[in-house]
Amino acid sequence: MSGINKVILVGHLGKDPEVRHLDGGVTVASFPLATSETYNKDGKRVEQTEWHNIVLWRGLAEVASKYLQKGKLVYIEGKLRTRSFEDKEKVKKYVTEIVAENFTMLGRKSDFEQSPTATIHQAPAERKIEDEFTIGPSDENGDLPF
Amino acid sequence: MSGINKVILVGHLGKDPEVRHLDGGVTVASFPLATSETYNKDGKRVEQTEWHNIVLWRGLAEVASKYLQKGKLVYIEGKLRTRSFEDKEKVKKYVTEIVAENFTMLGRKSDFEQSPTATIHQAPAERKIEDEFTIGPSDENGDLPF
Amino acid sequence: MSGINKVILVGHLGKDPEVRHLDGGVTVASFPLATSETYNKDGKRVEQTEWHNIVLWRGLAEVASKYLQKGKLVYIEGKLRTRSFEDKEKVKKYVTEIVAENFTMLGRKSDFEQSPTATIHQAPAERKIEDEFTIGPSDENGDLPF
Amino acid sequence: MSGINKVILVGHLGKDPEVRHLDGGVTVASFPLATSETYNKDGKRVEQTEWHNIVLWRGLAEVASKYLQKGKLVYIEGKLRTRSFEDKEKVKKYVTEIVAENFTMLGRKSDFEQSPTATIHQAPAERKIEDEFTIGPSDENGDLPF
DNA sequence: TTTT
DNA sequence: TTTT
Repeated sequence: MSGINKVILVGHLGKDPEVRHLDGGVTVASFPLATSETYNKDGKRVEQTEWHNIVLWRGLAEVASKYLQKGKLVYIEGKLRTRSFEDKEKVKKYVTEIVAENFTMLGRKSDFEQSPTATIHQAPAERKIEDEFTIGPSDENGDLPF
Repeated sequence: MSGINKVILVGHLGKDPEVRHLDGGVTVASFPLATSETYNKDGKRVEQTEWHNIVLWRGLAEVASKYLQKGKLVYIEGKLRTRSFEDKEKVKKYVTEIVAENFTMLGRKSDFEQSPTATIHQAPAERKIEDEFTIGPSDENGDLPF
Repeated sequence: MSGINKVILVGHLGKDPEVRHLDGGVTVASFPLATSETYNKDGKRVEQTEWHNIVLWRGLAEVASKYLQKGKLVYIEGKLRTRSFEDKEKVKKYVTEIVAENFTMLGRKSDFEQSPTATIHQAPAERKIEDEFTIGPSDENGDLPF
Repeated sequence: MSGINKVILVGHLGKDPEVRHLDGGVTVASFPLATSETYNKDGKRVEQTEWHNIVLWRGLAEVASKYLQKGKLVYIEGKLRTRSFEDKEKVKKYVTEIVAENFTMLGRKSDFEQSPTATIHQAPAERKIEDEFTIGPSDENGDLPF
């Protein structure tokens, strides 16, 4: 039976999206997203920031690379995926990413003046499971995509 | 400004919850949760399973250890948290976990015969950010909690 | 700027889906869904059930009518939509519905023996806003679809 | 068995929160929230706005009345509840509301300068089901709270 | 009108 | 390591 694997984030991009074109012409974009939480500790206001690795595929990657930039506030919906790779020293490592399924730009209108205002969805024909595509450090130079 | 960091999962426990009592009497429970996705690839039905590291604190940990077992179907709501630790060889590693905020047991009644049927929430006074508590491999014996 | 309008439900169908074919060949299905919450009141276990009006369009309606029946446990994701209509006495009324965007069958396998096990999504080309289609009492016979 | 009844909204307040104090000193706040969706229809950009009736109880109502105003952008999490009431003519009517469980203010920092930046949760002891409290038109003057 |  |  099927399960549910859903992530909902609202946060700011830590960097501009990094776009890559895989063999076969598939586009992948990725960027770090920060979600901050503020709480009181001994009467003081403390902020804790969590960083998330966001990955977008194909059309969604192209829209993201066009409209999202470092610092923008964005709503992202996607699913968790943990994948393994070998680093430069051939050590097996794991990274957990959020594979985006759709996103919506939030924040001041001026931030997105030439941009679409709708929620951007993963295009339909593109909704396959992406695991055949091995992106990441092991393919290229051992650096994390984030 | 605050962000949103929310995870929603429906899946089966891969193992019984593992319960630990930290110094100071704080209870932590953890277990792996599988969410399966089925899709068609070249006309064949393929199943892909994603494994998630679930962590529960205090009262929620105690309820989980009492009512959840390997194989059970459960709805879990929580937030993502990536933490670092050093493995036995002093190599810095990262693990992404879902810190549960509430859960609901799903599935056949017989699966939960002596159990409560309500959604179990993290008790209020317990809703602090848990980062002061360094659980995990480096503290104790080098094993991942998962 | 765009907003977010998302509903996540896990519950049981109160009736079999009711299927209608609109002019133009568009299929619409609808059914009531019950979500139950259990809580303690003065030491007694009390159950409170909320009923939701679920609406599905086109391909999603067809899949639902094929695989969902009264009593089944289902995960539904969709959006809220409130629409007005006139009842038999020409009184303007409002009804709030959940327009489903995808669903996943949960529960025992035997419940879904000949059914697909994947999450069912609204097909892509079908992802338009449905407000041109005025279904409901005023069109036909004054009965609520629920 | 318990179900799930969850709503996630990001939108703008249509009015300032309206605060009421029930007998017994319980505070209730309510306001309309707009979520907009933009889509293409025959090559033209069309915006469709959905209005939601938000209700907040006790401490959450008090925080909302203090920090939220007409026009602000807010993330709201809650559950659906449909209740009936009699209007001035003693006609039974239904209204579906979102009972907020927590909210987070989004948007420009200047919008919330003297405000907390954390997600505001329904305080724990307050997490009861609210159906003993009959708020709404029938109690007072026949007007919808929205 | 569901389910436990 | 789950489940169907």
